[in-house]
Amino acid sequence: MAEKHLNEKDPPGKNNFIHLQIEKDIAEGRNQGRVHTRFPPEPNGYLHIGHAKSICLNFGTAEKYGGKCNLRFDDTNPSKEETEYVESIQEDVRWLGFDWGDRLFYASDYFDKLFEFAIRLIKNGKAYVDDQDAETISSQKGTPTRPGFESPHRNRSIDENLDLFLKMKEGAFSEGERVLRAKIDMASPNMHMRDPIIYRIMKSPHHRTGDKWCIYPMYDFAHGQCDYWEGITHSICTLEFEVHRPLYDWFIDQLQETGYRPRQIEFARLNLSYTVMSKRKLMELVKDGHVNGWDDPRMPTISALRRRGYTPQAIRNFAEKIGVTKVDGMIDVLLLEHSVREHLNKTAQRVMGVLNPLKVVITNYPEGQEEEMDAVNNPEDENMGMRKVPFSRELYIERDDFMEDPPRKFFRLAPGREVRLRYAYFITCVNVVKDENGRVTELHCTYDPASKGGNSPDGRKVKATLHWVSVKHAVKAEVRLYDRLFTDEDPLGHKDVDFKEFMNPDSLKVLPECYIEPFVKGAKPLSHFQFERLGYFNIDPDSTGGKLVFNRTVRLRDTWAKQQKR
RNA sequence: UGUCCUGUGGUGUAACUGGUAACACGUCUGACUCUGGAUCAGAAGAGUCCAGGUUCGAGCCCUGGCAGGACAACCA
Repeated sequence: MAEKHLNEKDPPGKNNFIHLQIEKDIAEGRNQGRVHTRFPPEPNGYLHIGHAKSICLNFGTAEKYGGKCNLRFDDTNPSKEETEYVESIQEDVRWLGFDWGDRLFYASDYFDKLFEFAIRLIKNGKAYVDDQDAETISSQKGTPTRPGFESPHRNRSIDENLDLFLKMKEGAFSEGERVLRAKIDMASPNMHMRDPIIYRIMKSPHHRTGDKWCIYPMYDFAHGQCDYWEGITHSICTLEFEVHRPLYDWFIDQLQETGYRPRQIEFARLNLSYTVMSKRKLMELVKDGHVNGWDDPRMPTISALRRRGYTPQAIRNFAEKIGVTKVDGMIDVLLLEHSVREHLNKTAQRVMGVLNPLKVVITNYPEGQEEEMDAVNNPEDENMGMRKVPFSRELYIERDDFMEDPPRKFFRLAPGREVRLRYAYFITCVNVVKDENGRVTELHCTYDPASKGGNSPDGRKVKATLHWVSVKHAVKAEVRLYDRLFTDEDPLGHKDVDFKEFMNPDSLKVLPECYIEPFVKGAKPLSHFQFERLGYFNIDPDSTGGKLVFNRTVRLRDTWAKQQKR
């Protein structure tokens, strides 16, 4: 029964279609059964959650089959690429928990080889220099439904081509004056096979090769060749490169000398509801100041998710859950949020914090008295132990936890009602103090000394347990609440409306005066906490010695809020 | 008037050489609880884009449609 599966560790259905293909390749002894993948970002922006899917797929696949995965920067366009991005990308991949060992490469490492290969193509009559400008070339290319026609320079002699190409390299021409094209088929039904441009003149300095080159290979002329030279067996990329595959294979045909041959496999990129996932659009949000940088916690970039309080584990679990297919769908952000909650629930230190403080005075609690209450650090993990929480006569509770005139299903504090203060005492609201506008400013309550720790010896039950912070001991903090950046599920899905029209004006709410229990003092930036009953929060790097800043990663599930909505 | 790809509950994924649709998220009940969290138990929700065909039997195979997406950057 189980031997029907190549990999018995996995139940049927656990494998995605790429793994199925790989297992077939291994079974057939293709490439000596090796599995070698690569993650090939262009260093022209920050990585986002969609890249995380690809990173997990590429590195995860290599891990699964005992193979390797290279990190390779696809830096063939010096006008867009920068070292800043090279660094952030490495940081993000490492943070996600993957390791490329000593296999860090750049397409620019291969510029010499690529140039030699181009020369070889020219000598074989498979490439030629075209003198026409971009517009002319494009007009000759035809359309997807109509064939193109040949350039007048298509059949010049090999010697002339060699001479011109060398001159291109030496800088004899200006940008756009000449290009090198592969000589394939101007009538091909596949646009990419209609004599694609493989080298163009660009006089911008390259972030790694400086001004050594003034001609640069195009993506199609670099990618597959780099794969080949690195011994990549499975070149996994997104669906839009599907139509490029015949060209990928054409170049490999020119290169292949042994039985070894890389294979390109395409999968659907990640689309997340209520977010945009294009580097260009994200760049626009950053450049136009709609967000505060690439790592603004509302962004879908990996650096933003990190700052927001997501964990690598949560992101990897998410990538596992969404699977890998060729169906171009849209994943609900709720699944991403579920993934963090799931992980943080198991790992986050619990703490009490009050976001919208309402002062409570325990009128029968001795003035000046203080106690330390025992609190559990994480009910999901006993090993995390206990802590002490200071209690005193004056406390803050959440303003939302009190209603003067509560509806039927509201179990929290109300005049005359008794509730529990978590890990502390039962209290009963006896008096509501208001200002001249009728706004509640303070609550007077009494406590039951016998209920210390949170239970009454007479077995009396209360419906609600509230979180609280002692006024005297509280740490004041700024808390930043985030909501989705867009109000529309598919901001890019409207033809005549710019996606920025759907930006959520309430995506960031800053609460300058929140009170957290003293336990958080001295915690390091990015530390994760659960503020009980509220959600998961982490310390923002904006925090200074004197001022703590928290980000809300995600709320807790809240069935009360859900009921209210109905 | 092209080429290529894709169509399974609301969403995502699964169903091995055809064997009678499974899992997760979400939704809704209920139990439990010192977090209206977590946990546990349960429910609703698709008959697999459509139409034919092959077969004892089709989500899987065949034929023909339909729908959606990608491709016309000297971007990747």
